[in-house]
Amino acid sequence: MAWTDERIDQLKRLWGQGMTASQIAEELGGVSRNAVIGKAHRLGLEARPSPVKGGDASAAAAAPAAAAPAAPPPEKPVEKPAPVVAAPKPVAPAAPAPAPVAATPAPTAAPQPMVRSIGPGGFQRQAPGEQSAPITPAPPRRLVPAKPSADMADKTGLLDLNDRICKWPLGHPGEPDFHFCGQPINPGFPYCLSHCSVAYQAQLPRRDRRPPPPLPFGGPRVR
DNA sequence: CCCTGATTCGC
DNA sequence: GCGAATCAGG
Repeated sequence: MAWTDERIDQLKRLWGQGMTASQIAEELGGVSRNAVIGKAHRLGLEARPSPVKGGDASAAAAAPAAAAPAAPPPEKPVEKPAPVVAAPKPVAPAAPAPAPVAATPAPTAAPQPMVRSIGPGGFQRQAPGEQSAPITPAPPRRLVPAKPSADMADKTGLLDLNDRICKWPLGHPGEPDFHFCGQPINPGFPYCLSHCSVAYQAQLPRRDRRPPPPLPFGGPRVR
């Protein structure tokens, strides 16, 4: 396999994104991990957190000693700043927003799942209409009785749920005032009309959707 | 063992 | 210039 301009460009981009040499080699195909590393060095793409890079002299001592024994190099000029920036490996977000509790299974008309696409490297592209900030999970809280006080008497608790009232949770489980919406449901859905509008978002016409942002790796490859 | 990147050196 | 072999750390 030859290093065409395209492949070199791809190597540069993937290397810059923090892909490991093995991953890049697999993406490119036809080359080994060593080939990728060798090429990256020849291109001057170095400066990646290396396990061996640690100031241990043994690694650097063995080879150079045999390679240039009679030529003690004078003091090197100032080394380059040596950016120790550890390129974060792309990782999929781990905490999906907690779905509202449905104590009774939704009767019919299950909402269609949001369609996502996965880019190379495991990036999970955000779908339109999914742009809201992630909900931070509530910290562990002390458990309290369902209706300990009078001001909870008129709230819809877990035991009050049935298949005719809205099961949209308000607050966080375990909190003293945690309860459910309790409004009459939008027929066919587990939530009332207003909470249905929050839970289910209509697909926008294709022409109205915001195009996905340009991807740093140049987009999906066709293979 | 697996993985990683760095380096060397014959081609 | 290329990359397999090798080294060394996690």
